[in-house]
Amino acid sequence: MSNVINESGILAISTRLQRLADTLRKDGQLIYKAHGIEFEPKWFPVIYTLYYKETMSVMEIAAGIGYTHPSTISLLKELEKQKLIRSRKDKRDERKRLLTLSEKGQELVQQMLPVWKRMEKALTALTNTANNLMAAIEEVEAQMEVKGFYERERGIR
Amino acid sequence: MSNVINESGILAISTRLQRLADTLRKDGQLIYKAHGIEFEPKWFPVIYTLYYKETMSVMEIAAGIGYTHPSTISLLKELEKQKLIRSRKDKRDERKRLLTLSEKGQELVQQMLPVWKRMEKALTALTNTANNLMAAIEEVEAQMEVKGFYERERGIR
DNA sequence: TGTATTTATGTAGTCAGCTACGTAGTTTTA
DNA sequence: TAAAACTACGTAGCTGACTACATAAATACA
Repeated sequence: MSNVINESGILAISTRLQRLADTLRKDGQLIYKAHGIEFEPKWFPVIYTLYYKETMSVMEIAAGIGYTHPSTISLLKELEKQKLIRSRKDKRDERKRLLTLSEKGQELVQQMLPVWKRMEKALTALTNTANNLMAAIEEVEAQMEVKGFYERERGIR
Repeated sequence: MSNVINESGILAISTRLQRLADTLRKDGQLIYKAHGIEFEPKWFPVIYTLYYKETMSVMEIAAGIGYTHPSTISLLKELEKQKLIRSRKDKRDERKRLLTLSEKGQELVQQMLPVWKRMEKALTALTNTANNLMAAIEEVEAQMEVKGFYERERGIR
């Protein structure tokens, strides 16, 4: 498809990563729609986290999903408008707001579990090539923890 | 770092791809700055393409870098404001606008070539793990050409 | 040759993340 | 125990991509 960029190799890697992420997210959207489920791919991290942890504060969720807290707050707002989650003040620390899945949220998760299984299978089939994408991501993240892109460039000869 | 999301595995892959892309792009920004070069990572695809192809129309560039034409146009606007590229009407087809690197653009590329080499080395070191990230991306893109995420999910049992 | 279609470009508005900054509780410490 | 520092949350506005729609030139065809 695209020519010069693919040939330019690794320098355009962030462009290619983003393109891939976009394509997968959009397909995810279509899949939920095809199953008649009103759900946005971007809600997944929060919903999934609350399903496993039950009750968490805003900052805990943000840390758990690896987003900044403002991004998390805007997701939480949407989810509350959809009545998928509920929030209340923490009695012991009035700064904190505690989030839980609502009844409707719980039901939605039950409805989605089999769909997630199917998506998992499809994604696994798609990405389980000679060089496994998930493994590659994890390896690169580990490498970056050791020494990031910036530091590595600085350190060249 | 983040816990539930990394454990949720492949379902959060688009989130993780995007995060990785973001981190690399931001480090790229810092690297240019550290070299005292006024250059944005997002300009790379256009500049690199024009460096190798000399003269191209808007649509040709868009296709070449794999972006939509509106995205490409807004990049071209920025680059023209920076006086890194020049544009003129195609005499033989008045719909087309032909883009080329300006003197300043040419000079900038010359200045950046050694930096790009260093970045390439750093990125290669970062990503050349057991499962090579660039190779994985290419393999997944190839798999998607055969059958996308959506079609695969639809086709399960 | 005029009309319909296609192609190239442009504009407006959306989206999913971000940073910067501000406020209000909580904890620490002099 | 009051001031300082820290933590949790919130708002505003940016960014870099997108889709949808509009317009004008070129081409095809009746």
